[in-house]
Amino acid sequence: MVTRTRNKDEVGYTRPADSRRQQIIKAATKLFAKKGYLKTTVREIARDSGITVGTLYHYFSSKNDILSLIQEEASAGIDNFIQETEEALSQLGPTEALRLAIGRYFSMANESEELILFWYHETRNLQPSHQEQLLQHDELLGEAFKRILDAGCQSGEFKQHDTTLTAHDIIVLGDMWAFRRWFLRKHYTFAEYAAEQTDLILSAISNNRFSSEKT
Amino acid sequence: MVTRTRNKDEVGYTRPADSRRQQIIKAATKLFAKKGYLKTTVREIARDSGITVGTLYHYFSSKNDILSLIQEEASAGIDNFIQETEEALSQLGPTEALRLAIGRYFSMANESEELILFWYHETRNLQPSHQEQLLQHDELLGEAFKRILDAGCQSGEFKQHDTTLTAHDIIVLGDMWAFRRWFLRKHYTFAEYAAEQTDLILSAISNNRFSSEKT
Amino acid sequence: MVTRTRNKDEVGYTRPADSRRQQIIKAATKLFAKKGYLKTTVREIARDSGITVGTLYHYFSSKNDILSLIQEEASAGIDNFIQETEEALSQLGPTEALRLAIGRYFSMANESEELILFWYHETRNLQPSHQEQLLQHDELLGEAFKRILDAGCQSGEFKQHDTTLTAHDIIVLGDMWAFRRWFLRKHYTFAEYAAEQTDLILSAISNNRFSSEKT
Amino acid sequence: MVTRTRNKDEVGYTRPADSRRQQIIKAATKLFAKKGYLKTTVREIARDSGITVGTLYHYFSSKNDILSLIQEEASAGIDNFIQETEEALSQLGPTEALRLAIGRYFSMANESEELILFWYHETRNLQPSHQEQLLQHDELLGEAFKRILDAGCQSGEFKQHDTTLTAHDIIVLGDMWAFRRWFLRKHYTFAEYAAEQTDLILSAISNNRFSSEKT
DNA sequence: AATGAATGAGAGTTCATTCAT
DNA sequence: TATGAATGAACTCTCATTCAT
Repeated sequence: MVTRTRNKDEVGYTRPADSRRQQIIKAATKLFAKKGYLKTTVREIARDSGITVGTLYHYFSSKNDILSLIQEEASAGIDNFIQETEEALSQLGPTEALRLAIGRYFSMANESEELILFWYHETRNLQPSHQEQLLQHDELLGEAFKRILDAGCQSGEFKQHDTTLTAHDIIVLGDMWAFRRWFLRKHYTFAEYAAEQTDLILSAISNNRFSSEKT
Repeated sequence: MVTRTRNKDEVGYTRPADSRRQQIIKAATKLFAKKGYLKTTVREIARDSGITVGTLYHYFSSKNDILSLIQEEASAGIDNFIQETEEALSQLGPTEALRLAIGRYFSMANESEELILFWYHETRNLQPSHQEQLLQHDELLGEAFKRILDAGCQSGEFKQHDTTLTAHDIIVLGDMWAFRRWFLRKHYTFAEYAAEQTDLILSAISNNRFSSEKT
Repeated sequence: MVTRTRNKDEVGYTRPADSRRQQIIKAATKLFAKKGYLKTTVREIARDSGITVGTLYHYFSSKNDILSLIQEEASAGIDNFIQETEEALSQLGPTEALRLAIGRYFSMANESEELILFWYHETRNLQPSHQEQLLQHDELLGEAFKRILDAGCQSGEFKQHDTTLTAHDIIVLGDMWAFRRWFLRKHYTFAEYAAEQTDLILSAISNNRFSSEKT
Repeated sequence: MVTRTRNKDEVGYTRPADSRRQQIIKAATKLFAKKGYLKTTVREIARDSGITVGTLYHYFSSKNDILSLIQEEASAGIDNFIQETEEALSQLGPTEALRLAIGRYFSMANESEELILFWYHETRNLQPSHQEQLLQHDELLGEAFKRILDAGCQSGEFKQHDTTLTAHDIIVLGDMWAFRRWFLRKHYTFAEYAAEQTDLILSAISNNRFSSEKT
């Protein structure tokens, strides 16, 4: 087999350092989600990453640094989510847009359960500046939902209500799938859960006159 | 104010040992809520309780023991809440009963914010048996809300829907006041928050035909 | 029933303080023998004595003080043993005297196993002055055996040999019943053990010519 | 003297980790023998090993672990002793074999006084499984002596007697050099002690008829 | 005499971080 | 780059002793 070193400018190239970092981040995220940041030792992260402690410290300057990077990726993930979602929404009416946005967010919560739990458990252990950053991105997410809701209010599909609050409710009900899994998975599949909650949310904000007129 | 030493048989007498334990519990709860269980040292708990480490260990056999007791009090608090609430509900119709129950639970979340945060952050650090106990009491709470919702469904005031899920949604939206305070308090007083959420919940589950007929 | 306070000078009178001390000593000796001096806590001694820690400190000034008293009683016990034994020996020939002395010492070792173990395990924890005292009494015991052996050598019943060493051998073989009990009790009753060892010792030092002449 | 770094494959190479462990074991054995296991602190062991506490815990998982390793080495030492001694004995008659075996065991007791004291003082602090192991090896040692004694009984050089007991007596008289050194060294050199005890033992078990015939 | 809550020094142990190889 | 032995501060917990009641 011929192996050759990819050129840095080639497409698909990832610097070895980056892949190592990803490898560490992945192991750390799993461990932090399972045992918590403080109970996870650097040795464990190194072991699960297939490297030694010394090597780990070539890629991260401290244990907290790993946490910060997870936070940055999570924040970036939220940004991504917002952007991609807004693109997907452009052609839809408010109700369908909201259904889609909720569906997407809930799916993300389902797939990135570890990140949600991380959010709820480890924010405390981040440095204040990183804490704030995370909160800001969460607000951005809220604002994204709010925009959809406001559009619906304006169009008359949704009744007038406090869209800021509803936006955050939606996020929390998505997160709830992760942090109440011990209970929810006894009763629902993810699809059932998402469907039920979506209906409930729409039921709460839909303008009945409008919808009855439509019906 | 006149203070005097109460006689042991008098009503309201608490054994000194119990008051010491309460004093420690109180300091510990505050610290755990603020810094987390693992980052709180036994010395800090002792200092904030106004005693020394050695004394603390007269009243608790380990740091985890303190956590367990907090959990037990929290569980007992939930039980109390359920019982008292159900008593208060006996004469009310479903809608009013639900309004009252939500109002009471949200108030509790507001007042016992520390316990809610404790719940969301420190469950992990409890021994498995205590973890389970806490989850069980949370399920009981869910069932209590479910009973009200089911009554409303039967009476026709609420539309048919998944009451189990709604019950847990209510709880989570109450807890949310505690764990999203960084955001919510920028926009709402507690009263506003409680009112808005209550309306939203009722809006989601109220039977419109019924309510419009009523109007 | 008529109770009256005994006069201090009456026979059989023990001051209450003394009986308390004996009660503590007894519990402590048992605990020290079982768990060792360092692993035994003052609380345990108090509990097993049926009193509280505070009370214990009325009778002993420190934990080590208890140990010292046990040592003093042990030393006194040895003295007693020596004196009583020498009295019992006055009319006997060397061989019979030795048999009797060995029998008595081994019996004491059997009955006061705890003290023997105490000797072997806890001497280290005594204050130097008490350590020395214990060693001195052990030397006295050796000298007592030596006197019997010397008498036998002089009479010709025992062959010439190093009686100092033999004396200590006898003591050690007695103690051995206590400190090797895990093994010995699988094979011997105390009576068997004592008989076998006595024969072996006599066999080692008896003057054969003499004994064969005698036979 | 020329010192050079040995190659890993060379004979006599010891891994650095092993030498560190040995270094710690050596310091710990000395301290345990001098002050006892419980009074010796991990910090002291580290200091006397020329390392810090943290480093010590790289090589041993707990203080008790050090004790266990000492026990294992002691047990292995006994095994070695037995094997080497039996090899050395193959060509000798019972009396000479016994003399040799006693001489070797007493020498070991003299050189490894610390281990003997360890045996008599610290067995209690070993985990039950390690305790048993130590006792078992001690029984093996007893059986080794018993085999020599039995051979002598069969050949007629030794008189019929309880060889199991004598075997353990020999061991105890060897150990005695260690645990009664406070007394014995005032009167004897090791050589004198070994010679006197050997004669005494042989005197106790030799078959006089046989030996007189021989003479 | 009797109590037992209070003390605080010191124990064993952990672990993020460093650095010579 | 990669290693993993070394560090030492900080943790939880213990317990002989004191002393106000």
